[in-house]
Amino acid sequence: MAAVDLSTHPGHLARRLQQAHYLLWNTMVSEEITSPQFAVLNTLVAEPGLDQRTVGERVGLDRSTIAEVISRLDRRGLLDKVRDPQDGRRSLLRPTEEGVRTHRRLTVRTARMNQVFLAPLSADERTVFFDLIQRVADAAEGLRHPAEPVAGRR
Amino acid sequence: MAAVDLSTHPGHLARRLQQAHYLLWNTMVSEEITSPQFAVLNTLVAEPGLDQRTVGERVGLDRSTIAEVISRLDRRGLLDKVRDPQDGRRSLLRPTEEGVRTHRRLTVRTARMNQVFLAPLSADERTVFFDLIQRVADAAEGLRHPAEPVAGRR
DNA sequence: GGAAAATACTCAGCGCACTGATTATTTCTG
DNA sequence: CAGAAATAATCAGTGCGCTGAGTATTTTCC
Repeated sequence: MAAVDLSTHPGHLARRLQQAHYLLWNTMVSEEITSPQFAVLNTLVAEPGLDQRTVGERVGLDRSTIAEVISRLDRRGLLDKVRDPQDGRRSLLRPTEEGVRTHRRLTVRTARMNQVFLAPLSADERTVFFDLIQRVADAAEGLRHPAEPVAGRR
Repeated sequence: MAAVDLSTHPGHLARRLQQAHYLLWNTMVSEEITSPQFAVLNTLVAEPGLDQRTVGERVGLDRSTIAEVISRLDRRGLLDKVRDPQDGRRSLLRPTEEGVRTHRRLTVRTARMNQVFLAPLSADERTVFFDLIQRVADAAEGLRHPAEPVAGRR
């Protein structure tokens, strides 16, 4: 008694959605490279030479998590990590040859997987699906980063 | 070059959504009890005496994860765990007094948090949001559990 | 130019999530 | 009834994700 219906709880649905995706990724894309690892690789293919913090910002991972993901990609030889000679605090990252190849290979599989994952939705529904999730996620992330310190704000 | 747009990747969006929710939960609901822990507690309030495996099935957690979540709730004294005298393999679970009180308290806060989380969406959009996510998640989970062994199937 | 503040990264610690292997118990079947 | 199969839980191992504390380096400002 007094229990709630979890199917109206967005957090619970988000978790289930993410788990379902995780499993599908594992069977259809790769057992080695994870989805967050692919996201990092993807960012570095687009913008080689980014520093670690910026990559984390791009893919939505905090400083600690991005460090671990990168160290795994580094260990597998998929990216190069060098100290910025201009600024000794930064690590500059770029994909290796193999990193680029891996990214290309997984891009194809990922597209296939997305088709299967989104199969239950019509084309119109997919658009709405992306839009709604993105708006909710953006708004919640906005609550976290209280708004960039704009001139004349305190 | 050749990089994809992650904002059209449902897995990436799902992860971001879940992370955003995690942060909001932490600030608005509880720093002690997590969302999965609340889900377990919620299930046990509704159906006290369930075994561990069934609870996991209800909330969508695999055998290993549910074991850890339950051991934490047990350690905090929020549930009782006893061996089923009828079937020595099973652990039967029920919330303690404090578990019920905690659940009641968090139910209120969770409702408030959901309001904030879903604030960017209109009432109609929320309905669609739930429906779309649920359909995608259900379908993907269905791929995993290849369909219950119905009579006359192989 | 040197102390203080800011920035990038690392480290320890906790919790969720999965797989594969192992153990204990029950059920099924010859 | 005994051996085999199924079931519930546990354990070891890997990876994502966060916070708080600590280190190194650069920038800011008196």
